[in-house]
Amino acid sequence: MNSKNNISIKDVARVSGVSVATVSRIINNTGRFSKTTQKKVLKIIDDLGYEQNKLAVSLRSNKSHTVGIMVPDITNEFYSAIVKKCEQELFSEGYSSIICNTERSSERERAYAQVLAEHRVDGLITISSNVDTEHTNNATRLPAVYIDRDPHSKDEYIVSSEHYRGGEMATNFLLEHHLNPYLVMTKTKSSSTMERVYAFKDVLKANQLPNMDDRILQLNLTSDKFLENVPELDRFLKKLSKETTPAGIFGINDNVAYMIIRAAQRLQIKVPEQISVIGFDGSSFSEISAPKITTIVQDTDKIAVEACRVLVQQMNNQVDRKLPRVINIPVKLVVKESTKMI
Amino acid sequence: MNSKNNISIKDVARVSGVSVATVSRIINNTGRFSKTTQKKVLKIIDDLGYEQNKLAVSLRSNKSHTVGIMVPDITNEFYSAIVKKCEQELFSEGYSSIICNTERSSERERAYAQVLAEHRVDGLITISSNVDTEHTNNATRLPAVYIDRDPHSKDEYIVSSEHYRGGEMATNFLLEHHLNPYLVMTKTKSSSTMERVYAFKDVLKANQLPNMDDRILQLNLTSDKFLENVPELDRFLKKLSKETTPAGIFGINDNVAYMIIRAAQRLQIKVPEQISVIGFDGSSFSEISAPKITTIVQDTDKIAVEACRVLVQQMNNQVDRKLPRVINIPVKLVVKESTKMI
DNA sequence: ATGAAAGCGCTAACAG
DNA sequence: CTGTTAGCGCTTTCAT
Repeated sequence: MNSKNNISIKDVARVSGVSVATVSRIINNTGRFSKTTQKKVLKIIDDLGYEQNKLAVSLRSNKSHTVGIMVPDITNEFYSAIVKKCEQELFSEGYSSIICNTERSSERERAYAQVLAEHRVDGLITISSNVDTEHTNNATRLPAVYIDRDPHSKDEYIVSSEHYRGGEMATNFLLEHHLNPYLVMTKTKSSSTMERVYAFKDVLKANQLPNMDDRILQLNLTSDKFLENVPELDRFLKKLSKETTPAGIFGINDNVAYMIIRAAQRLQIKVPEQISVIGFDGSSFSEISAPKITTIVQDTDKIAVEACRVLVQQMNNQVDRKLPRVINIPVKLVVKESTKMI
Repeated sequence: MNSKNNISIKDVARVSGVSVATVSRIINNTGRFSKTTQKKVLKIIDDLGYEQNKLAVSLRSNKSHTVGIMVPDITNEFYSAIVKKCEQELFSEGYSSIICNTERSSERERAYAQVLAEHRVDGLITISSNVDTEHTNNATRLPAVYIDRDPHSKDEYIVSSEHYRGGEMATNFLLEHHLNPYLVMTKTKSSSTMERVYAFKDVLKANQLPNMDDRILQLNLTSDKFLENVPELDRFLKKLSKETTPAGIFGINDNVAYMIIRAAQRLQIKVPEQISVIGFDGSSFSEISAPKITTIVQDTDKIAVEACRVLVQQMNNQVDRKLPRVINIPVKLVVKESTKMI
């Protein structure tokens, strides 16, 4: 791996006794050279250890073969799974990824956008950001795709899980198993979370369940603080454990579901015997927990693959006319051990 | 964020009525222009929305302001924490990071090395790889730093946690609390793991503890399979739970420690009342687990910061003469709930 | 089938 | 203080 390799196409040409044009054609296999010279030049390239300077190629061709990936927090397993798959997909298409960890700061996001622009990235994947980019998108529009974003304008490409559908599935699952449905959530404004909540409410309404307001507990903390003990949750669980119809709690995500299970165990409430819990995401918590958590899993691989497909199409200027602006990725109910199967 | 911005320094020069050289000097603030023209040009730059083409700058200056980060698996929280911090540090030094997820495949690693070389990265951070790069390092050596790597040659820069020291700390902790020391590990060849094992053995020897071989259980699985039930481990735990001196088990990493605790709970063995467990890493498992796991935590931030410092020095050709080739980052014992404090 | 030469956007002598 | 110009490494007409 010797970079800063100072030998250029010129050197190859000189040593081979041909012109740079010929060498270039051979490197890019763009035809119009003889087998003989090809073989000769290829050998020289190998001998000299020549490595094409992509910077020059990019400058000349106005294509950097580089894409930017904006991610709120690469330390979050959901995001890192998506980033990983995107990076793989893009690499196999010949693109390198510059990953930008924004820490959910729109300031950092803007700084990164500037750098990516300067590096002349060919495209951009933005995960879970709601920074409005409209105003800056004055001139040529950069091929872009958003993952898990509120639709801001009609012509953004968005790939996202079916959060609403997942919310329905979770709630219906509880009902089908004769569990009295409740929902526990944390503080959030994210649309993906809210969709799940709306679905929960809609299903309850459709089934004419009473006391809607008592069925939703919103904790005054964010999802990453899920290891704390919350008296509010304890009271809630104690109350539910005394009901005649066994309760089924929809934890708005697996962190919350895990939190509920932990709290229940601390309170000597048996899961799923006394209380059932269903989560959302399919994160490692659903596996790590004892009992393992029944959950709605998001297909991070599919999300990544679709996002890359949409992006690559744009970068190649070959967007299918009927390619939808918003692509929804199905979610899947995976039954594990935290729900009582009545 | 309009990339593929077609307006160049030439356009700015033309509109401003000055030469490109002047514009360049102003952009780079390299002096020799008047306040008046500066103000004028800066305004035009802003009006036109000019964005410097780093590709051209890189080509011209033979410096890409880009570094490559090779990581085995960005999905692993230990690695992602390091990558995140590296990326932040490098960004603040003006470098963009191309992150390469190698999946521990030396083939992929080689492919990435090729791409990074072509992109003329200025430096390379390689995490936990043991691919030998000697033979390829024929010509100019690329500034590089390795994180958690066996020393291959004397002139590689390596940053790594004090695994041996951590192993000593864990073992001594068990002894100090009058716990009968045992160690459980998985299949591995990694040097960082082995250092911990050597430390365990050395401390036992120094304390003349008998039955060394019975004290180490090596499970026939890798650390990521830690959710499986292993009969071997169950037998081991049952035996230990019957000893007169309470056992203290050193789980070679937090995954294993978590696995031990789960198995113990399944077998109705109380942790830490009957058996104590100490882990290594300071991963989220140590927090998530109930009881929380006493563990030796690695300082991922410090590792990243030091690695970047070493790399940036190399890239600036200002390596301190007394900068050591191998930098060891201290680890810390954090006592939580999985160890009995006798 | 091959070569000469222009030019991508920029920086850095050098000249004034 | 400012302009002219060569050239970084490469691709791509246009000749031949």
